[in-house]
Amino acid sequence: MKKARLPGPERLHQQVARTIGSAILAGVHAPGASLVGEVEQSAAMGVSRTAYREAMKILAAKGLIESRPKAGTHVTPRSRWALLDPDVLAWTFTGEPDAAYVRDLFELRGVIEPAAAALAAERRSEAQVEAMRAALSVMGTKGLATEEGRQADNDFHRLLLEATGNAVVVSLAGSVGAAVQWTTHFKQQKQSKPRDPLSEHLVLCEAIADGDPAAAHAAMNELLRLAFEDMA
Amino acid sequence: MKKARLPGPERLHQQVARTIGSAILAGVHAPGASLVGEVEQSAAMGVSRTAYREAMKILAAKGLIESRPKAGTHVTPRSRWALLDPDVLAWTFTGEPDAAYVRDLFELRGVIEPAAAALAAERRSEAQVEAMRAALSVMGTKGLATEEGRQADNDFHRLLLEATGNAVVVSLAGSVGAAVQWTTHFKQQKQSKPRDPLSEHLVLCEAIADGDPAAAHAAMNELLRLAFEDMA
DNA sequence: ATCTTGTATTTGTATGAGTATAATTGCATC
DNA sequence: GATGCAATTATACTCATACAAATACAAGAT
Repeated sequence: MKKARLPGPERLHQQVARTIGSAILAGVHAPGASLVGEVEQSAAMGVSRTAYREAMKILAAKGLIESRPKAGTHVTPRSRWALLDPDVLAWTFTGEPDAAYVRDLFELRGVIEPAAAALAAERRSEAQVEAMRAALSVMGTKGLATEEGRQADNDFHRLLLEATGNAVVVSLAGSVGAAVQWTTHFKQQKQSKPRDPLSEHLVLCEAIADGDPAAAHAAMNELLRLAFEDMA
Repeated sequence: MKKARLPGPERLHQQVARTIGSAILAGVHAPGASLVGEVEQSAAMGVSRTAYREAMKILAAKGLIESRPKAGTHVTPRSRWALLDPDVLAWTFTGEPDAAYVRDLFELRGVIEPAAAALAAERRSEAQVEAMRAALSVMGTKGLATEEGRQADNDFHRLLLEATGNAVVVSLAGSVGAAVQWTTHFKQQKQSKPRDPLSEHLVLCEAIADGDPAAAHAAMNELLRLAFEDMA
């Protein structure tokens, strides 16, 4: 078996970016707040200016901060933050995720994914339909309790997105899906009734196989509604 | 009046990031391609290793590349790229934008913005309705030929998004809108018939004022359809 | 064959010096 | 008194160099 190839330990500049990024997202540093003074800030964290500055570049690239000579470094208004960036999402969920934010996320998912299902119904190839059916088959036999089953679930959704033929939708829905998984991961501890979501998936898959956009749209809506019910 | 506060000249690490980022998006460096050798690469561009590394951190933050000791720096598969990041968008449109990409972008816009209009119809406050009407009033009197008129147009769309009360949608639709403006900016040179889009805007605005989500959805769809027709 | 161990290569971190930018201040002018 | 202009100065930016850490790869042992 091939080695797992997991990325090694977090680099120092990544640690710094995560620490400060999390603080910003948690509201410790509100928009407009000042992080002036590279030397002091880096010294306070016990890291070199190099590592600190590289962390700042990461945060700036994600729109969280802005730096200018003489003016210093400041937290940007929330509207500029890349809220769907994978790292930003992870940092958001290191603290208590804002309830309003989670609601917004599910709302967006409710817009994107049904539309994606409709697109997939229009454009999917036969090979893609077969691959999706195969994934559901695995999901059915193994169940969601096993790692293999969950992998098959992921595969199904990834295949569906790829079938849209829209690279932007793939990128976006991927982020949203990851975000939703973060949220469910939190709530999953309290959850004790593993209702089997296979039937909704089958309905959705067949709607896409039939090339019926409206049915696919409705089926995905239903799937999301049931998933949301399971959480609440 | 407050000073314009335009960001000064591009910093060196930003220049490097833009150069290499554009090259990646243009396909010069395909996914999997190797940018191994910080010292050689930075020397080849005539910049210090510091500036080069900070540029790499920016590109990595946007998902374009990945670095590991000994393995080197490589371009990541396209599915990981933050295609809706403002900088990535700008870099995309420095070269000839891929036709398929533009199509995907408009498709996504056609999904997001009508949904946003529907949400706005449900949640807008009276003050927001007034502000939107005021913007359309300015847009009507000044026309889209003037800077003031275009600013009012932007204000209207921004107000609409804010009225959704969904921070994620605001962030996302903002990116998509910016992207679409990039594309139109290109084609605007050939365009000689400045059809006045005011009437569609008024219909949309009143649907939102009435609190009618379905009507708002339809009105936005119509607005986008007409805008698209103007381009083609 | 499989595992361990070493080694070389590449990125990561640290430090100190010097440069460039722009907010601020003070001054002159209207 | 307000406005425009020049000097000041705080801050981030760039550079050069040295060293540390990680890890892919190969050689050797089991």
